[in-house]
This record gives sequence, C-alpha cells and structure tokens, in this order.
Amino acid sequence: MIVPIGNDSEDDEARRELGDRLREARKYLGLTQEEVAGYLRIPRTALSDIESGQRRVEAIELTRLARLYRQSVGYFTGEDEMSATLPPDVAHLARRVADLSMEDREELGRFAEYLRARASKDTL
Amino acid sequence: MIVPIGNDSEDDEARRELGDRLREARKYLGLTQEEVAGYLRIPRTALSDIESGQRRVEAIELTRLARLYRQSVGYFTGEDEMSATLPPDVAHLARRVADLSMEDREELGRFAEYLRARASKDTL
DNA sequence: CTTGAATGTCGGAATTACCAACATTATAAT
DNA sequence: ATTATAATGTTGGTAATTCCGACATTCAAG
Repeated sequence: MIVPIGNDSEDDEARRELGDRLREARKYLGLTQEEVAGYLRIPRTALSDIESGQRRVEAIELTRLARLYRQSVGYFTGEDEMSATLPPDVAHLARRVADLSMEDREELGRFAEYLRARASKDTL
Repeated sequence: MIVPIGNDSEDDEARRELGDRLREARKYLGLTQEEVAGYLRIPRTALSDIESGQRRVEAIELTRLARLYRQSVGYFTGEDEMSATLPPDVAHLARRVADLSMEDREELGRFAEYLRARASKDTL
C-alpha cells in the first residue's frame, strides 16, 4: 500500500507558504486584493484569506493567478526544479523513445515500472 | 480595471480537462482510485468526482498528485512550456526513468533499442 | 455467465466559503 | 503628528460544497 502524505498541520503550512508567495507576487505587481479578486471573480475577503493561508485555493484559481502574476504554477506550489527538469542522460533516452509507436511506448513504460518496483519496494 | 477571467462554464470545462489528465495519469501508473485517495487522505468518491470534473481540486492536492504521478503540476493545469519539446507520455516515461539506477537505465535503453528494431522490421 | 474488483451515484450530515458590516492597518499629504 | 483615504483583516450568520455511507453500475478475468 502507498504510504499516505500530509497531515492537517502540514496542510496548514503548505497553505501558508502558497499564500505568502501569492501575496508577494501580487504586491510585486502593485495590484490590490480588490483588483485581483475582481479578476478572479471571488470576494476580496476570500483573497485575503487565501494569502494568509485560511482558505483553500482551487487548482484552476491558482492557474489563473499564475497567468496574471506571470509565473509558473510550479513556482507557487514550491515545485522543485529537479522534478520538472530532466537529467541529461534521461533526456537522451527520451529522444530515442520519441519515435516509438504508442504501443511500444506503453510496453516500455510497463517495463520501466517493473524495474522501478524491483528496485524500490514501497517507497512512495 | 483588470478584465475578469472565467465564467462558470469555462470553469466546468477546465475542471473536466484537469480531471481527464489526472485520470489518465493514474491509470497509466496502474493505480486504483482507492489507492490514490488513501494516499491523499480524501474519500475515494471524492477522487471519482475530481476525475469527472465534479469536485474542485485544491492546489495542494494537485501538488501531491503531481508528485505521485511524477508529472509537473503545470502539465495537469495545461501549462504549455516543456510540453512542446517532449510529448507528454514521453516526458512521463522519462520522469519515471529518472529515479532508476544506472544499470537499470542501461537495461531499459537496450529494451528500447530492441523495440525500435522490432518496429522498423515491419516497415522495411 | 458469474464473480469480485473498480468505479459511479445518491441523500443527508458535516465542513467550508461567501457575504455584509465593521475594525484595523498602511499610506500619503499637510 | 494628525488627518484622510485606501487597503486589508476579522466576525457571525447563511449559502454552498464536501464528506460519508450505502447501494448501483461497469469492468476484467475465469
């Protein structure tokens, strides 16, 4: 079984960090809560709560905020660059995979999954 | 004043697309809704609703799903950047390859070569 | 076809967001 | 420093959404 992630206090902290980044980005652009809230069509007080980590941010809301603030969504979620960037040798393999058929890609994918499972049993 | 974005039906559409991508990623890894929901600590029925676009996805939930599925959050939100360079399924495969050992990568590379050779035999 | 697993769907309970009004803080000008 | 105004924070009641459990349907293998 996959080991669960995130207790309540971890959620709170993640929301605070997200809210901090959103507030910083807004102020950097010199926008008010009212302007941004109007753009998103949500109450201004909701944005206030978001920026202080007291209200959940929907994925779609975050997507639109990222566009407005001209940043990647990954920046706000604290996605580390490594998880989005490919290691060089992996990129090389990916290039050769690119001209395989869909079926072969799937078969290769299953084989990769098998290797992964063989290497680490239960590390998610 | 900033011109608002997103009416209700656009929200629904965006949620459907997000749900589709999440479902596809889960099935690609061969995981069940129950496993993923347990990992996220949300009801299974909630994941069912998410994948059909009937429930909002919190930004934090999406972040963790992206980690579990080994994709960037931007991929699920439809952010187009690196996606243009590599087909999504290839990028997906590459990311899963990334945490294989050196030996396993070589083994996977040989298998890819084998698939390539097998495919070209049919077209020559 | 039958079985068991996986997924979908429903109503009512629990949680969360919204809203309006007011309170506090920040900023700028005099 | 004081005032005026904008910006932001807070609160309580209500509306909306999510959760939960039970059951229905679909899917895959035998």
